[in-house]
Amino acid sequence: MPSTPLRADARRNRARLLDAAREVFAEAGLDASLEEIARRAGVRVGTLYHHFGNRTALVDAAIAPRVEAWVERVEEALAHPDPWEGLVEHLTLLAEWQTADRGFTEVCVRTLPADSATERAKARGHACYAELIARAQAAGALRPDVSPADVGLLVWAAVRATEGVRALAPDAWRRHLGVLLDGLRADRATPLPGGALDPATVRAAMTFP
Amino acid sequence: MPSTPLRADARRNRARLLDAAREVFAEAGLDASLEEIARRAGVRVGTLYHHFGNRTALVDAAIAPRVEAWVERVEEALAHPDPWEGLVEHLTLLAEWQTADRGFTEVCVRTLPADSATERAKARGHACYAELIARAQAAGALRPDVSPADVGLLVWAAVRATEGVRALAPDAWRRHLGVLLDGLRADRATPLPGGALDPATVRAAMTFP
DNA sequence: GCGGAACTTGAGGGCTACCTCAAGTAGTAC
DNA sequence: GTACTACTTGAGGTAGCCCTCAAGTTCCGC
Repeated sequence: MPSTPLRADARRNRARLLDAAREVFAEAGLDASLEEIARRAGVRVGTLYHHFGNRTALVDAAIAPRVEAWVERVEEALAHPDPWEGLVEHLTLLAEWQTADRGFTEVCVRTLPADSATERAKARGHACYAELIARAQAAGALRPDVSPADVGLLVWAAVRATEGVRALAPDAWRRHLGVLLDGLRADRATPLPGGALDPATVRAAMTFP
Repeated sequence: MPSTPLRADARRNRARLLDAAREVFAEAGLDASLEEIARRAGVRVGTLYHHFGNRTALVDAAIAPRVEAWVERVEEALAHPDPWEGLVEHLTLLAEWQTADRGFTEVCVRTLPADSATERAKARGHACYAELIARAQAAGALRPDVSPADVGLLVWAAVRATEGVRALAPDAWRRHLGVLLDGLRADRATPLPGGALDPATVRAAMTFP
């Protein structure tokens, strides 16, 4: 894990490793083979470890920018004039991104070390996202008995569920999201059992290796 | 894979292997380590292979009875006087079982060889289950624009989504199922994008190794 | 209580993955 | 153009998994 300005070849290899990592994580998730990433970057695995030290560091470096891009989108969603529309558009975007990138999908429900760039970005995003939910509830559009974690997990579930049929029915997730959104509207709600999932529970449950 | 009447010790070991397999598959899914299963049965892995030949045969022998039990329950659900109530109770049961048994969960969305006991049971169950769905739709309770596969995947998704928080919030799946069921009710459903998932698509997408 | 078949074992070959490190290679600063 | 050293490599140790098979052990019918 060098810190002084990198040599030209090293800089090139580092960039290639990050590109390969993003590709492979997107296809195979965060537990994908590091050997495969090195292979795709045209480099030996020793080089990968020279740059990143361990899997977690590589995941963080590869995924953080993606999470940061997501944070920007949550912020934009908050600016939408209609609270319900803003929420729906954002959840759809989230599902779209998750469909296209398994690494991103997994990072949404797993926790990296607290001092990682990814987790710092997520913390910012979560604050906005909670506001997005609260705003839709305050407007009377979103049922009041769900937490941000509930909604997030539901979207994640719709994506996961349709993963298997993706090759044959690439837009199946849109249907499932449609059913969910109907279930989330305040004007159709029947009372839910138990209490809403709180962030602490969710966080405690989802820590990376 | 012997066929003549088994010797006493062999019968005992076979039973132990099946018990261990059910336990391990329930905890870790159908890709669990066969070495671990042999270990837990107090037997070497060679014995496991002597009895079952390969992983698929063991999965089939271990899981088929569970699927057959499920089929009985679908048949019972069809006898429920209220189509919607019958469906809801059955989906709840299905989710309960999936929560308790990861092997069962996976066998719901993966396909074993067509001549396996498991697949033969599933075929019977699916026929009843499709009728259960159709009946609820005919009664005007279930939205007409979802297929049996859609509903099955949605339930599966609710279970999967809450897997991570199970230790801390064991009943989280009930809330998610609640949201789904609200989304599945026919009254005030908003139209879904795309067409319903058909069984052929789902089957083609989900074939075991 | 013995012979032979049924069963189990232990060892092992092949694979993939993780991660390490001494030794060699090649940018870069001068 | 040389010398320094950051960087890369190749080889390798560990570990887990899959599955096979010859040799040894245990049951069971007679």
